[in-house]
Amino acid sequence: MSKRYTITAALPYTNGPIHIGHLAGVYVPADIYARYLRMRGKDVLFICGSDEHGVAISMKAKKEGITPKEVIDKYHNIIKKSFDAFGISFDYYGRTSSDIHRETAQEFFKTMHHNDCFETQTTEQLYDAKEKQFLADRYVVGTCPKCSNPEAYGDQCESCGSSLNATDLIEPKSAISGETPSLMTTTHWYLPLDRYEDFLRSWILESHKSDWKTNVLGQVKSWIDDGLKPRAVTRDLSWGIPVPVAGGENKVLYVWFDAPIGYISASKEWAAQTGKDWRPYWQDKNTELVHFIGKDNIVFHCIIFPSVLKAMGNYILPENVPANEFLNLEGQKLSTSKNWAVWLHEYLQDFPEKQDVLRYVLTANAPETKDNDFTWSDFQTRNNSELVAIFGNFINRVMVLMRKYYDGVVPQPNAYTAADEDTITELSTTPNKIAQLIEQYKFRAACQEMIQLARLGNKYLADEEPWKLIKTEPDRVATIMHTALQVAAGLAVLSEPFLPNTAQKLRNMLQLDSNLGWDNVSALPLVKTGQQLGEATLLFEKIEDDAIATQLEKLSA
RNA sequence: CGCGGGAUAGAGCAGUAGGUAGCUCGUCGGGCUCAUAACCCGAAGGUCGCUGGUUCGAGUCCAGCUCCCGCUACCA
Repeated sequence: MSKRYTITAALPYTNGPIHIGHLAGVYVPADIYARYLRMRGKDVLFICGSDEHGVAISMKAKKEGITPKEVIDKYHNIIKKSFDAFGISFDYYGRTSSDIHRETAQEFFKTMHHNDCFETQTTEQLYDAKEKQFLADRYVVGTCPKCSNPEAYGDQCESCGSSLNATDLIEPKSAISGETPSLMTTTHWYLPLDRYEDFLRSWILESHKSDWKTNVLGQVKSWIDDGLKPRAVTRDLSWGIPVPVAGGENKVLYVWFDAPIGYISASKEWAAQTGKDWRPYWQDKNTELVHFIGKDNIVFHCIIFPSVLKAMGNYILPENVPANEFLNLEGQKLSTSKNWAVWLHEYLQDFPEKQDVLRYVLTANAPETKDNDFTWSDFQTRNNSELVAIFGNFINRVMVLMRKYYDGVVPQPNAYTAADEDTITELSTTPNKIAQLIEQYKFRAACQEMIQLARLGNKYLADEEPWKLIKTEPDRVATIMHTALQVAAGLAVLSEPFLPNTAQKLRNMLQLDSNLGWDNVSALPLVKTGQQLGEATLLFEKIEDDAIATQLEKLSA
């Protein structure tokens, strides 16, 4: 039986649309991984969904004078559309406002409560009497006790960088109403992470010492060495999942408690829809669970959620959490509030049908080991000199020569030369090279290896020069073109995880058998003698300077 | 304050167990002309953030420092 994989991509928070940072850090790598595994015949469940609870959404709703429900519906739809357009191949995209999710999250809470997995603590917190709600640290503003900056936030002073407690602020004010908050006591449920310290230490720092990324291990180690403390899993809010036990009135589950459970509830919804069983994907030890996230989510996916899964007892733990660093835009960090971003829905309007170009650029320059920079100029260069000049041009050369010499009918090859055999050998070893890189989550290198195949094709044509031989040695040209076509077909198959739309176009052009998959690339021929090729179209188009200038203007506006 | 990640040719990035620094783009020179002025070959270009240390020898190990990013802010 083929191996089973559950792949999750971080749930986007539904208080705004998504941008290239999300795509580069999480969704494109996750999609490459999922598509690749499916091509290898694995049993894959690729899950995601909208994260729709939390303070920020209720704030946004209040600010815009609409209901939280209206906020999440609006962005859920925008986000879902963007994912569809970019070919992110989720098996199911759910949302945490669904009934099944509420039931699932409450069931988790009740079970853990029943098994004494929680502690309760009563603390004093700042309360906004006018808005009738407790204030998260971030929503308290006041004067910094250290540097006297009058606009310090309750959690941190951005002027001197000190981290603060909201109760430290001089003359605190509610950021929502401007009223002076008062202290009130409140009781919450806490997950005592300290109980899981030994488990986490041996599971991550020992068992996964060598297969997890250094940024992830480092972060986790730092947390564990620091000593884990109980962490509140409930909040005083109205927008969220009601705490389902006695004393939970007017309280909801903390978003970070319920959000990862969203992966499981989405799996249940998927199962209900497809008539399958969700349990093996979350409870069978032979399933590999992989979480794709950004670096800011490491603690939730490596410490808190695994502790929850462990507490529940019958769930599997992630096999890996290949967190990425961040992507900057033109040298500055992305900022939703400053509108310093490239929004996916806008990109699609400006560059229709060019989803694969963005996928490619974001993969080729993915922030796998450190923060990277996205620039429009790099976007243009990669499109023009890699996708157009290397990949697209190679395919076009093959198609044009084939039409010219053979009316698009694949010729019979004759005796192979050393050059032909070298090329074929190179082609047949490429699937394995790419596979190994993908399995190590090195998508950038894998993508480069794929482009390398197009380079190989270009070099082969340049070296063999069929256009010089067509008059004198037609037999030789038949072999050359037959061989070049195999490289093109290899590209059609191997580019699919990275450039799904392009791969499909190429397959149509070459009239490839739809059954041909990853493992066939090592067993030629992929394109058979006598086969009639389809109509040739350009795979990529040059992007001109003015299109780039328009984007830069848009940013500075 | 502390902790984690990063700092490598003009730009963007790799550097796996310490031993003459690699890749892509760009630049320069040459070849080719089937191809979206595309492709192929070759060359130039780096005191590997700074300062010390260990070593016969360090981008690679150790110490200190500087800068950027992140660390229960819901912006991956």
